Amino acid sequence: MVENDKSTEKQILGAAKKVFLEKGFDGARMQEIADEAGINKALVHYYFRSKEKLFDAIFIEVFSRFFPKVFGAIFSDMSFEEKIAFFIDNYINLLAENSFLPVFIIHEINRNPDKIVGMMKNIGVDPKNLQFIFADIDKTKYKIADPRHFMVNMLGLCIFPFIAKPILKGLLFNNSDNEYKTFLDQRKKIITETVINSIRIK
Amino acid sequence: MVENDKSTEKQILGAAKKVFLEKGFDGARMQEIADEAGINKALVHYYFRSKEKLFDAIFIEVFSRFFPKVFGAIFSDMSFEEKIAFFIDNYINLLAENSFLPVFIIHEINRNPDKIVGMMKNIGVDPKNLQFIFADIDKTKYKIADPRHFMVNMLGLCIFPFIAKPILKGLLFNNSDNEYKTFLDQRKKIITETVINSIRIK
DNA sequence: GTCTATATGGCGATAGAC
DNA sequence: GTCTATCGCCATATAGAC
Repeated sequence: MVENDKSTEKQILGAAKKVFLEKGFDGARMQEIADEAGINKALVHYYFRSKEKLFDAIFIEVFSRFFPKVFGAIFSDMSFEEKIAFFIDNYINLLAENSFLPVFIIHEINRNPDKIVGMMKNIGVDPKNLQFIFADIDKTKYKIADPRHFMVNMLGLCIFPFIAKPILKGLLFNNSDNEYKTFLDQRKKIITETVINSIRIK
Repeated sequence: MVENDKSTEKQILGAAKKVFLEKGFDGARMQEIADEAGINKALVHYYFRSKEKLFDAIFIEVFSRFFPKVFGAIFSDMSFEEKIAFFIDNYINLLAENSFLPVFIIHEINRNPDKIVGMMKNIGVDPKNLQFIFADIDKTKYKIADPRHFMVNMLGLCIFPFIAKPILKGLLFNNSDNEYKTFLDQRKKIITETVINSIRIK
């Protein structure tokens, strides 16, 4: 059954993604992936030969999703302020729906730093594209001394509340998911204002 | 030899800290810890019974170091602006000297969220103390709508460049440690300005 | 392609000599 | 307290029947 082949392979990929995201490479078990996919452990090896190869197969996909897809917005006809607000809003939504994403990526890129550079270039990430974000900026209102700091600021402000989630929830919100969610929503506006403010000419 | 007892235990703790910080709990090996300590694997179990117990022994110490020690500065006679600048400067220095700290903490608190809350309270972390940072603030110049966002902003801006280090180095700095170091130094001023700016009344 | 059974190796932990 | 030797388990990976 050829259709079943594809279906099985995709089911393994889906299961592997879930388990790897939650447990990381070291914590993940091939048995758990097989169970999650509803098949036998040997079949996972039949399709992907090794844990490492299975991991690589999903890492690229997951990584490219984590690495901000601003580039769609960059070439749109939005104003600079709109682009920033659009990115922050969408990115926080994406992370909220994939809450394991940030911790997973951070742990794995630090566990195996060598893998990344080539992977990033394959995906088409190029810091030169940063310039386009600021192409149509109003230079009488804003001055960007260093676009790299601007980007790191924006990403840090977006991502940090997700990687510190257990601390924030336990310390500030009495483990309430609702309060945490509200906090994230508030941040969209706060981050936008903060980064825009940081480059505004006084 | 009683003195040798202490020395051995401390050597194990030092080795365990190094290995756990680099590899995380799942990635760490008791054999590697023993090698690093220059002793036998059985001796590690003799002192700490299990990997889990050894991990717990160092986690508290490492965690309490990661969680910002603002509290010394809070009750000093510095001005609000000086307190913020002081904290950011010292915290970035601390992280620069312990580069594995952020990724390790983030991974472990997400791997085992239940452990944290009690641990934080034991250390004496209390969000109510946040108020003291802003106690002597000049209310004609600044308005802090929500101290929690202020703190998350400041911590996120400080910590993010460390957890994203491999990406930043590979993507922006051609893997140059010097350029990365310079970037971190620049950030001290930038972060201070950004967070102060974000609460300034226009 | 999918399964059961098993090989192979590594790891945490313990026993026991010194 | 410190070591060598080993147990017992679990995880990755493969062999081989269907």
